[in-house]
Amino acid sequence: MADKIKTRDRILMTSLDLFNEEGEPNVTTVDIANELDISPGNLYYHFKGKDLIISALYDEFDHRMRDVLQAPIDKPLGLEDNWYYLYVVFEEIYAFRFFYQNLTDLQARDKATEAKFRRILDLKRKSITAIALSLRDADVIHARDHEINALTETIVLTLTYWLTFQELTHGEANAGRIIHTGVFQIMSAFAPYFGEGQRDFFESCIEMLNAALANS
Amino acid sequence: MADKIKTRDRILMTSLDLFNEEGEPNVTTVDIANELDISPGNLYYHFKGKDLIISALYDEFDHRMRDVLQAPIDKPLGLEDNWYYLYVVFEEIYAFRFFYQNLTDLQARDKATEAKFRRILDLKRKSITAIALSLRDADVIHARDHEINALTETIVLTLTYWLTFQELTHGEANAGRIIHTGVFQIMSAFAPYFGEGQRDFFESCIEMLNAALANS
DNA sequence: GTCTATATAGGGATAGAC
DNA sequence: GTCTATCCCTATATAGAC
Repeated sequence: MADKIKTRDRILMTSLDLFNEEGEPNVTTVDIANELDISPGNLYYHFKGKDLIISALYDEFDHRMRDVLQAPIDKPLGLEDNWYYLYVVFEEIYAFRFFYQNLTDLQARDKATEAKFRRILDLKRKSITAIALSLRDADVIHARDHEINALTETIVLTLTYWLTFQELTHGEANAGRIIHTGVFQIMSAFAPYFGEGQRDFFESCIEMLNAALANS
Repeated sequence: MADKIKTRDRILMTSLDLFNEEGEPNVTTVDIANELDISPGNLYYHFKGKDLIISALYDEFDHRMRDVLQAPIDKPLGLEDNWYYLYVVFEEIYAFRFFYQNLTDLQARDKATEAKFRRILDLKRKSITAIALSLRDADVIHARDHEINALTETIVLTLTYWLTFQELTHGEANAGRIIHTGVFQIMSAFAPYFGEGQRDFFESCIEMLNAALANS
């Protein structure tokens, strides 16, 4: 009574997999139907078109991502938790990476999605700024406001394009490893703002992350 | 005797314009022919298909970009020239921005282009590293090797995605302004490594750039 | 080199039976 | 809800005359 997944949801799951693996432009509605062993007609019974599948998937992403991004805005995280938090963000992006690989094009096709994604980007900025400010409040980093603004922009750019950029540079690769290097890259952007007295904290964070990677 | 541009070149120029403005996936061979007031058959006489147009355009980009990126590797630039140099790189990217907006997809379609673009990315890394090292040699910045590596990666990411990211965030916008903020963003990544004694130099560079923008 | 006319294929989408 | 059959459109590509 629990293993009966509705066809509608199976379509969404399978589409997501195919989009992520083959790239959205290279996946047709017939491909999706074939992969599911259902007829194209059946697929169109559930979704009136491919773009409706895409926008349903985007809505799911949007909902989950908003939840994640809201967390450090509502309540500061523990100091070390900030780094783990970046993993969570990257993992959400990875789960819907097809979207990030065709951002410009997918947005041009759907104005509603475009507006929603801009809100996500704004939320990313607020979220990262909140983290930076909490690190400053805790005297972990020393940075003026305009430095925090520039840092935030760099980090949002990294969050948005790191995974795509790595696949571009190195081809298909281990997801855990790409995400790990992304977190490391973002930590490196913070690094020059760490006070001398905080170097130890920084080094211990690096060790912690490397240990976590070894267990993955 | 000088104003007779060959049809082949007119096709390339017009295709580039259309791709940049409408996005490559939204431009058909017929669109290109219409814009040129020639027949689709004529177009196919010069290029056996749309992907051959794309790859001819890519080759032109590749050639120009390699020239630009090679410069600071062969011979260090003057200190202030480093910032102007970033404008030049951004302007080359802007001229072929359609390519950067669909990187993942265009690469998946053409393995030859994929390999070439990876070489461009490598060259970008070498070029930026050379600049960072020359700034360090001149005692303008203080950074250890691993810091320079991370900084380089951030800057290459910024060079690659800044224009796309800005259009995503703000929609169509003044090219000069987007490029200017990109250069500024990259300078901000260098900023925390500037020694205290170099703050004045940094500030004067900012002023210089702002003055240059005002005249554009 | 350039045109007109046309062929082909593939993906998106619907009708109607079961 | 699901299937089969089919239609339609659009983009790519070619043939052959001029």
